[in-house]
Amino acid sequence: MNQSETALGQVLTTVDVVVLTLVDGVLSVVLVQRERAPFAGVWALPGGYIHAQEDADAYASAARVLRSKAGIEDAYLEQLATFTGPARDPRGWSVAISYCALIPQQKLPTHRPGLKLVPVTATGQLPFDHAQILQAAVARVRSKSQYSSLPVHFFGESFTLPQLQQVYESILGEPLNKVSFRRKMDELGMLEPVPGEMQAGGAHRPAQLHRVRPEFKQQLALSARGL
Amino acid sequence: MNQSETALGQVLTTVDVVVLTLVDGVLSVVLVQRERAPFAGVWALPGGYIHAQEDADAYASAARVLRSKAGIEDAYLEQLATFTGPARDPRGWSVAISYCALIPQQKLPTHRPGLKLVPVTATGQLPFDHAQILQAAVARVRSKSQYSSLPVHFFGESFTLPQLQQVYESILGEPLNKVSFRRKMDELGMLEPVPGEMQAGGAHRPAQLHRVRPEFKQQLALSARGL
DNA sequence: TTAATAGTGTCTCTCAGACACTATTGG
DNA sequence: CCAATAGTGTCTGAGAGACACTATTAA
Repeated sequence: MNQSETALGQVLTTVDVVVLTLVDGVLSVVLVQRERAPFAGVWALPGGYIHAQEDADAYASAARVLRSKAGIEDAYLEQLATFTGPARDPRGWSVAISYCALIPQQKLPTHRPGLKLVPVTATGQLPFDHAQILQAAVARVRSKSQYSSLPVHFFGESFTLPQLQQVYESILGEPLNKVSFRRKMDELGMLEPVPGEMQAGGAHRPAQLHRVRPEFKQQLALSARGL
Repeated sequence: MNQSETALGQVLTTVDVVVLTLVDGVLSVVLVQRERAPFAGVWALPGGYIHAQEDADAYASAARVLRSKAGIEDAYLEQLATFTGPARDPRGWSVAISYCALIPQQKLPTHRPGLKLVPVTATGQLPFDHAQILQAAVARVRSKSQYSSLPVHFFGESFTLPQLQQVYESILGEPLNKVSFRRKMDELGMLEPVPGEMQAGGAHRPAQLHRVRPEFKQQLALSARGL
């Protein structure tokens, strides 16, 4: 091993985060306005350099980027994929470790300048290869929604089963059978009713509030192939 | 943007490849003996620095590492996950983009010094976080084998359905129903019979050889969540 | 009482697995 | 013919979806 050999491994190393949430049942992504070159002023996925001095790993980098560039705390975060090459960033050969974040809309900062929420199908042009990263994130969420309770992360502490079903239908883009849906959720065994109830709309029977069982809260992050 | 900001993104950037194959029905991994520090002489996953000057992307880096460190060409390669942090490599904060390769045993170089094939359950101690990377690769192959034809990459050009079923059973660790298995393979529509046949064992009816339909050969790499 | 949605019991149809049968080879 | 494995037709039980019914609220 020598200096020049060591230098071979030195490329730009960044994280990019696809923050997804539901706005009136529409899957939407958080974009931030870039403060610096390249693409200063352009709307893009929140991203930034890895800070080797302060980050425990790339997951921590992603969490820090979310906090500092978008004011988002406590999102569910999962590694997505890593995008690389000489062309994706004009500064040179780069590595972008991408993360996917799911968060309820209420947890997003309201009216933060330089932050906006747009439907994933209406982002317009995105810089770098962010369109590709976004596409991968949406595909991943759709895919995992078919066999896991991933979408519960779009909610806060509690939610009703009809609400949850609407979210699944919105993500998968097809209506679901009520009986089958509830049977599946029951089999997964991840949810439990909370004593309180829900009224909201009003002129009908209120729905039972549910929450994720504590023992499953972290397991969700580890399950399947998200790392 | 300034120089010190740029330097923040500069960490060690490597690729590690988990090469899996089947040896008499046992899922096994390729280890190579490290030539340099750290861990010189120790058996480890083939890995190396990204060479920004020559690699088109990290996938190309992985293919080059496979060729130069293990003499392996033409393996099926799929990005696995990226492992990061200050502790995994004694040289400092590092990023390891890991890839999973599936290859038939016949395509491996025979008797190459500094290369060995061991069952994934009997690797002994591995340097860096290679044990964790291996574990992720095995979990991924098991998981994808449940709903895709991924295991066809353990074969060369053609194979029989009984052979393929044995491989699935070996990977999943459970016997499969013959009728259901063949029905599933038929539904996936990825295989086609080749005019030739197979006799081998001999004293029984020969099995029809099959191959992957050309139009699915590359699609396999793109399907699902492998990037 | 009515309208509206929550939640459940049950029937049916589909599909995966079990079983048994036929097919084809070597000896 | 026999042994051994390849390959297929069919039955059955479990599970998903369709439907209809009950439950509970506001107006």
